[in-house]
Amino acid sequence: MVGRRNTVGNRAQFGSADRVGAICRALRQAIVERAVVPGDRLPEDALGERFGVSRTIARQALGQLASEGLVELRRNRIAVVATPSWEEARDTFDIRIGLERLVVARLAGSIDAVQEAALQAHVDSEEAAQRGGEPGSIRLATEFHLLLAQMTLSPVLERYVGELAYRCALILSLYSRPHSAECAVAEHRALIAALTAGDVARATSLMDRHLDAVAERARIVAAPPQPRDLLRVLAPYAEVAL
Amino acid sequence: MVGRRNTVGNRAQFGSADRVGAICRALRQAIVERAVVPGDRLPEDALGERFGVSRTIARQALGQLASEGLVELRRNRIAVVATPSWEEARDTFDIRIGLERLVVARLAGSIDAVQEAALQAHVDSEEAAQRGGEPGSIRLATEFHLLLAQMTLSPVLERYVGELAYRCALILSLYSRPHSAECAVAEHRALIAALTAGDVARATSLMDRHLDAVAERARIVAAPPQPRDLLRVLAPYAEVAL
DNA sequence: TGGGATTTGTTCGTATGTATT
DNA sequence: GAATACATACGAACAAATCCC
Repeated sequence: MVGRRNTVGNRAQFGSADRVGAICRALRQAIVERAVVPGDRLPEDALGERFGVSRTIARQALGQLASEGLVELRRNRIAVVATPSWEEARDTFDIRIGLERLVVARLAGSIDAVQEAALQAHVDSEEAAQRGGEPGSIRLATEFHLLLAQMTLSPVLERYVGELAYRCALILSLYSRPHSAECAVAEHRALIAALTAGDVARATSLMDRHLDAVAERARIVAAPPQPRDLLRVLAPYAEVAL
Repeated sequence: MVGRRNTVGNRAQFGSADRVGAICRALRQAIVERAVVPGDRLPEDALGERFGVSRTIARQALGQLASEGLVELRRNRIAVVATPSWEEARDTFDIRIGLERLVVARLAGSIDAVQEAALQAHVDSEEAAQRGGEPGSIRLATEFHLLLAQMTLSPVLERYVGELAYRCALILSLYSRPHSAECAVAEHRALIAALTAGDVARATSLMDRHLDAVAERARIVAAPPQPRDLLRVLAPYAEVAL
């Protein structure tokens, strides 16, 4: 899925054939399917062994994922799946909405029959996955947005929307309850309809509401979900302790 | 300038204290000031020697810059300063305009006195630099947009606008003539005025026109400036040769 | 065309810093 | 609180690819 090509953002990056890219894709998928969750440790050794590569390669993959905001790399410490703060989460969603508006603006009215078929087929598989299980369901819902971004033929937009979409999936796995598994199917279909009809205003509004709904799931379920920052938690007691 | 903090996009990345980041900043500046131009070679050894670091560190810096689209990394080949194609150049400018609209939308009407002073001071130094020389002038013009992005307090927006702004500077050094040195001062001042007045529509329109003007310099001066792709150039003769 | 010099790709050992008993 | 186990940071060295004469 999401076939690659080599433009600005793909990051064939270092050399390493494509082992680095393969590991990145695998980890992205593991994150979006919640096989690993924020805070999980990703030691270079373990990764290397699991994927049959040396630490060097694993390290490069971690570096790349860190640059995408999916992994946190603290000096001399084991890498962990990122745990975005509440503010970062909101920021990510906000900017994502802004960028997806650009996608919609570019796509409305310029979707041909073949593209529409591809989109419908993708939503079909979302629907199937939603019946079946859940892990794949979230991934497919995310990739629907990637598919739209690819159709803009703007490598820059594709890269940024991709980064943000994955990061949003990560955020949902942090701030929303088990299965908010994207009842997005209907919303995706409506969006496709508006896009093929060339109704920019309607498509934009649908996309806005769709993403707001997704964000809302996180926002409502878990308010500021326990940052557990002792310094902050204990601040009110500081005066008393004096 | 452009003081750092550690949020999603900064890429403290691997460990390496901040030597990697320092090299990246230096190279970005060299690129924006046209000390190095598209196509220039950046061998790992030479970089390492120049900055007093080992190849490992230089390599990480190159990887990071590649991810920002400023450097091209081809397998087993010396890294070079990126040479974006004409299509990539247009794409970069287009998306940049979209993102800077988001910046303007967030900033209009929420600029306080201190921020306005900072912006004016920055344009002052642009003005001074424009009189003096040119290299610094382009850098300052670019950093004006970074300053605006920072004021949105959106790390994501700051990162993406930064990437695109530097990439646009690179593009101008590729596709425009020697000194298009941004007569941007007046336009920047007008933008500040509209922002502090809280006139979103006017600020947006000014930003659009400003960036269009910048892009136009490249577009007019050098049409498709000789990609010199032999395969393509010779295509019409293929039939004849049979 | 060939071969030597250059440059990258990768591994691995050592040093240093972090977690844990 | 110290010592041990463990993980990362960095660089030296080797192999393979590329460049250039």
